Amino acid sequence: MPSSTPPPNARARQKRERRLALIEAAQRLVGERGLDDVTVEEISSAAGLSPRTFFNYFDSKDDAVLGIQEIELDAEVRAQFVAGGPSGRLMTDLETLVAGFLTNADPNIEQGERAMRLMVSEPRLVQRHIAWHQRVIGELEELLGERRKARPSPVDDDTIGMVAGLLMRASALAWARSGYEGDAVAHLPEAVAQLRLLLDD
Amino acid sequence: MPSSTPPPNARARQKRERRLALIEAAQRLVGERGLDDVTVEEISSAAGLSPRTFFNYFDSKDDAVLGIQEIELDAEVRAQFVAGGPSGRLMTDLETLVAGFLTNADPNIEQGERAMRLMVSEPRLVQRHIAWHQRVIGELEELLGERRKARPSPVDDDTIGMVAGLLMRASALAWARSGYEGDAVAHLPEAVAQLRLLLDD
DNA sequence: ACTGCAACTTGCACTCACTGCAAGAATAAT
DNA sequence: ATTATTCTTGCAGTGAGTGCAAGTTGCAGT
Repeated sequence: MPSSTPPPNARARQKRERRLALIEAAQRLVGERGLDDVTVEEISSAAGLSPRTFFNYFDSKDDAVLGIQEIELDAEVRAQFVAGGPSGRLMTDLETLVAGFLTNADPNIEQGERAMRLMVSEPRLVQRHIAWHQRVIGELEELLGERRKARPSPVDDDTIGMVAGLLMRASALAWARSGYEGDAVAHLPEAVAQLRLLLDD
Repeated sequence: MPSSTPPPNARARQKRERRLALIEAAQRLVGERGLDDVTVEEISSAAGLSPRTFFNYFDSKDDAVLGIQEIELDAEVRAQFVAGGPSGRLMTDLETLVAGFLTNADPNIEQGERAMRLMVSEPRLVQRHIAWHQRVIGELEELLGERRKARPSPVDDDTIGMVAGLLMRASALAWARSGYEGDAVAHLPEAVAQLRLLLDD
């Protein structure tokens, strides 16, 4: 996995280290004192950086606590989905795609777990987490437009996007309920099963 | 309907008028200039109020643009759901409950429509809108706990809550796609149908 | 090693959202 | 009429987030 391989480039390595240091400091301080009683100044100085630099790494304080970053979908998974695959059944392929997003989502599983825990005590973080899903769904909806050419569907993009977002969050919650066994993607099938169960009540 | 009945109380009437004036001003200015180029000071002075008073009415600028308010569920609908009804099938009853929320959601349909339109140009508002759904879902999850006693379900509260949120948003989007015919609740069955269609692909 | 280049950090000054508080005005209750 | 309540507002403050320009540091080509 690419996350355990430190980049040979000195610049990139430092960037990565500083990023992790900021997340670590943010999570620790917020865990101790609460989201509103920790300033960006404190977080950045705990990480040995200036407040101004903090905002070169994250758009907001909340983003740092969650360790939010841009995630890029695996090119192969992407191409396959656009072509109408891999199975040809939309719901199944959507599951594959969501799995693709989830695996690339979090390079550091410990920080991901701490982020999930902090969401329990700080509801604002949940909202930010969901908002971040929105960005992913934005990319997904582009793919849907392309896939439509290969394999049209009577379901509109909005619904598909919302279901994808629901599955991401449901997987994360199932992961938390399990006591953080394995990673979030391992609980995706469970999330799908729950959804089907409800719909077929 | 209670929304068209102005309260006899002078205080309450003024409160209502000022609230609507703030939403109206916020929506107009943001529509003209964009969310980040309008200040709270401008909105409140356009409504003839002080900036400080603005924050007595709304928690944030975004909330004013969306016209967000507390919504209370009809007591009868609530009691029926908790008792395990009205149909006894969870998904069906959930639909009834969501309909109950949607009908009480927006006292002013024109402002609701303008809010939906502004969400297209201002993605941040979408996030806030979804965040507001979260609060409703919070109340819903309390009801689920009680309903469980009368009628247990193998589906966990989180999934049910997320589906309820999805249905609210999907209804709103279907309403928008229809060119704002009727109200949002009229498009709830369509939203459910789309969801089922996807799951049964 | 020298040099020019690009990326990164930082300080500075600034805007503005949002809050607590306390005083004053308007309204309701008695 | 007077007392109590509720609402508005000004004031002073905190802190998030941004643009800019100057400095610093690693990188590439020669």
